[in-house]
Amino acid sequence: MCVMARPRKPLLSRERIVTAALALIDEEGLQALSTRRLAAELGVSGPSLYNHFTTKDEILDAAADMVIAKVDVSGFGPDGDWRRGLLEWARSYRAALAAHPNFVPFLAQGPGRRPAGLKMADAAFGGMVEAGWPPAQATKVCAMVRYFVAGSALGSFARGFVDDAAAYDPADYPHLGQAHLLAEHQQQVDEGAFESGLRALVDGLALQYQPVS
Amino acid sequence: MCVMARPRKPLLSRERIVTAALALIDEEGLQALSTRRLAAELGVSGPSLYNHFTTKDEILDAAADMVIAKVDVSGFGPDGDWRRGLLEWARSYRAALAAHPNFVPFLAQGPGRRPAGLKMADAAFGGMVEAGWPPAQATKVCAMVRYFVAGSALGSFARGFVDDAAAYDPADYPHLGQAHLLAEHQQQVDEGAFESGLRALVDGLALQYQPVS
DNA sequence: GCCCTTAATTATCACTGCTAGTTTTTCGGC
DNA sequence: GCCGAAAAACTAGCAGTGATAATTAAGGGC
Repeated sequence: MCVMARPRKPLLSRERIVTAALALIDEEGLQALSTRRLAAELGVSGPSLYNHFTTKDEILDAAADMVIAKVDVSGFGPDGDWRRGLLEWARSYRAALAAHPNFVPFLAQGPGRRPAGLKMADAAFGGMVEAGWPPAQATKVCAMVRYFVAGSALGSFARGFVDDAAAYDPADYPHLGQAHLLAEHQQQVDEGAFESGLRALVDGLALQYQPVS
Repeated sequence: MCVMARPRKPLLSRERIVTAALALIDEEGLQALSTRRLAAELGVSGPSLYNHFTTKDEILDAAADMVIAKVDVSGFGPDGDWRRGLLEWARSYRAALAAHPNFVPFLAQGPGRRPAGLKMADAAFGGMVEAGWPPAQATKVCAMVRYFVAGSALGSFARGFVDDAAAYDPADYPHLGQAHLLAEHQQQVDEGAFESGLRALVDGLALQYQPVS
């Protein structure tokens, strides 16, 4: 009878699946992304996804690569200005992750074999080496930028504190009297902390800079 | 018959549950922690846990508090040496998280209402304020330390790259020729990056320091 | 026209967090 | 000492999870 078999035009494509997955993660969180839920969002029944991806993780990997592909590494120009390269990379990197905060715990697990992640690492590491940083130091600098960016995007510092004055008994926490206000200024606090932390990091690195060539 | 009802001595306690949960997370990862699995590890059947905790998340919260309670904030002494306080806090904080890497994605989500987390925040923030940092700046400094520590503990930078030379085609990634060696030097790279990043951060912050009193 | 591949389906498996209801033991109040 | 309440274990079960198997129909290559 009218049993649904292969349709005239494919209902799904890798791209459609990945886009929908990212949207679902953004709107309802990582844990809301189940294969059935995602399939329903695409007007399709659960296991159909497995015709396009062999695993749910493969969908997440593809979505992660899409996010990382947006990071701009053009700041590492041929002029060898590593400070500018680092600053622009870090800001763009953070912006890309912060656009999908619910996805950061997954994104922060490293590039693995994802091409966009590797391309970004290649550009940043290469830019630092060409600016005169010894490779071992350049590796560490890339690592610390990732630490800082991932940490800042992973979870809002400000939203880590509950918005409830009663939670901060002055007898227990004498200095947290204003902590319940943090949530209101979440963006200011988090972006301000990132920006001045990044500047401090780069300023401090300048003191360690001993070019090799 | 011999149906198992309330035993002479309680088989479980909040502490036993939390300890076992943390051990299971350490050994097999966050996703291996299911209520049934944890219960089995404790020689008990699934729902028994709910006599001691109302939710799985509550177990995780308790485990998180246990981890954070180990962080040493005594570096913020009465002498007002904020650099020493910051350095010692950050190192101890990172050591506490890095001891349970599988648990970091959960730990990094902020203190919430967990007492140990709030106590740590209180000590660090209070220490900075008493050293002369304006409260708004002190907040941001605490935030950036958390970013850096959480990011560095969240996932090894070095292990983010697969240990397989074939994954790094020089045509695609001209500078990653040595990347497959990173995994071997994981600890060196990650700890070295943390330590020199922390020093850079503190050095850079010293340039921003404008005490109020 | 045949046939293999593709892309959808339904049914199902083992597992998840959690609730309900049952049973037995312990403990506090009189 | 007795009695009822609370505590702490159990089994059964629900809705939902990732994933597989088997089925079915459309499409493309020869």
